[in-house]
Amino acid sequence: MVTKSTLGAGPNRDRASTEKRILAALHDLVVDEGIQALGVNRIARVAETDKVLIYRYFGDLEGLFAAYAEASDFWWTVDDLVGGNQPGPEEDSLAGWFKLILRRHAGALRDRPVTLRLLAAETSMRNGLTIALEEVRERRALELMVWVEARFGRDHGLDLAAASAVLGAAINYLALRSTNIARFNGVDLTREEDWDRLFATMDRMVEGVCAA
Amino acid sequence: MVTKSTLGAGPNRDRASTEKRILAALHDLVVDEGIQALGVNRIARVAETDKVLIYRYFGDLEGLFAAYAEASDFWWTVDDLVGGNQPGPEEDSLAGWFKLILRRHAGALRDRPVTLRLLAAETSMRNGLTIALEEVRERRALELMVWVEARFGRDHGLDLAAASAVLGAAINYLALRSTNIARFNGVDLTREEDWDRLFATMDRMVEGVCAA
DNA sequence: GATTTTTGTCACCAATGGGTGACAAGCTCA
DNA sequence: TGAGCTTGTCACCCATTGGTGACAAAAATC
Repeated sequence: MVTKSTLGAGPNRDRASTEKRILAALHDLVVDEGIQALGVNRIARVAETDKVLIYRYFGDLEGLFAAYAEASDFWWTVDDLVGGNQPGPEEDSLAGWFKLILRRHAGALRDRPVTLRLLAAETSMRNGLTIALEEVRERRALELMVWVEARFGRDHGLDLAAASAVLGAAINYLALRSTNIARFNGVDLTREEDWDRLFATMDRMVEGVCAA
Repeated sequence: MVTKSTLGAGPNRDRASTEKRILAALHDLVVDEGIQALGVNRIARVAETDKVLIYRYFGDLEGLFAAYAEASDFWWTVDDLVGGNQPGPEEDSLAGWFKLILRRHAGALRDRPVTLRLLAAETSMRNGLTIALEEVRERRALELMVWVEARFGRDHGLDLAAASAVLGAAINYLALRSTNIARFNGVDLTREEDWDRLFATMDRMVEGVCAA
């Protein structure tokens, strides 16, 4: 007796694979058209299934968002930022690490188109998805500060939270805008050389705040 | 013969006042509910008129947006930033002006709830409204740079465009997030004292980039 | 073999979206 | 008084939204 292939189209009577298809459809929609396009009907159509299964398996749209947020890695971990290659010995200072972390933060962001989409959506709407992501991010940011202070102490004479808020915010905004517009303040956000200018400038800013 | 009051409800057969009501309704909707809620039906309902008049007078929704963008001042002018009180004599330097301009930029932004709403919308969508605003902003930013270079020359040894892009982006993002969330990276964006910390940190960053 | 549970299909609901055609009320000008 | 234009009203159109109830087919359980 030949069991029906679970790869072909049509009903495969397999809840797990249907759920996977639904989550994948949600993902594709976010990547291709952003958060605006998200709706039960569209998701079901892309997943080639029936929307009633979304309600059956995830409760409602918010439930689906929550499941999606849970199952993905939209943000860096502390280890992503401080693991691997480290600054050279002459740069093994708070400032040196700060600069490296900024570059890695920007790299992680610009490598994740979905994250950029969600970050953009967060600025103008709040739902289960954006709230879950905000929580993760705030937690990770605080973990990172703990790591830095464990390594360089707490009396470095600078407002670490404020400094990383400012430069983190700058990177978030620039990465975000680079998906929509090319030029910001005369800087071309699509050219790698222009990002190098931005990093060079941020390096001097880091030195400015680290010089106690 | 008594002419009908144009102030009361009901038809007043006055195109100019109807257009005004429609634009005002659009404005109110943006302020109260953000850009998501914008639609011909809702706008017409709030304006207490018929949506067909929107099509008649503005073409379509995009046309209405364009008219709205044209008629309002969503952004500062160069004079808003560099006019009025100036830095004291000991601070009449590039760095001194830079710091002042950053504060005024942030103030102008945080004083304009509609602008914040539109700025937020720009990160995740593009339509006639957002494109018109982007143009204005980019133009003003360049005018500002021209003003600064006219006053302090071009060989100040710093990447002015990059520096103002970074700090401008930071302020935009922080002001934006303050409308949705309280804490960012451990900083409370609703408290004036925390904004003072941010400004103090940015001051040191400005000194960092200006020290040639 | 019979029953129950799970998976999937389909038809439907009320509300909303952007957009259009028809038409009456009022104004202007001849 | 009559013709023509403008302003406003209303009834539609079709596509889409989030959400539900009914039901057939397949699987698992007894």
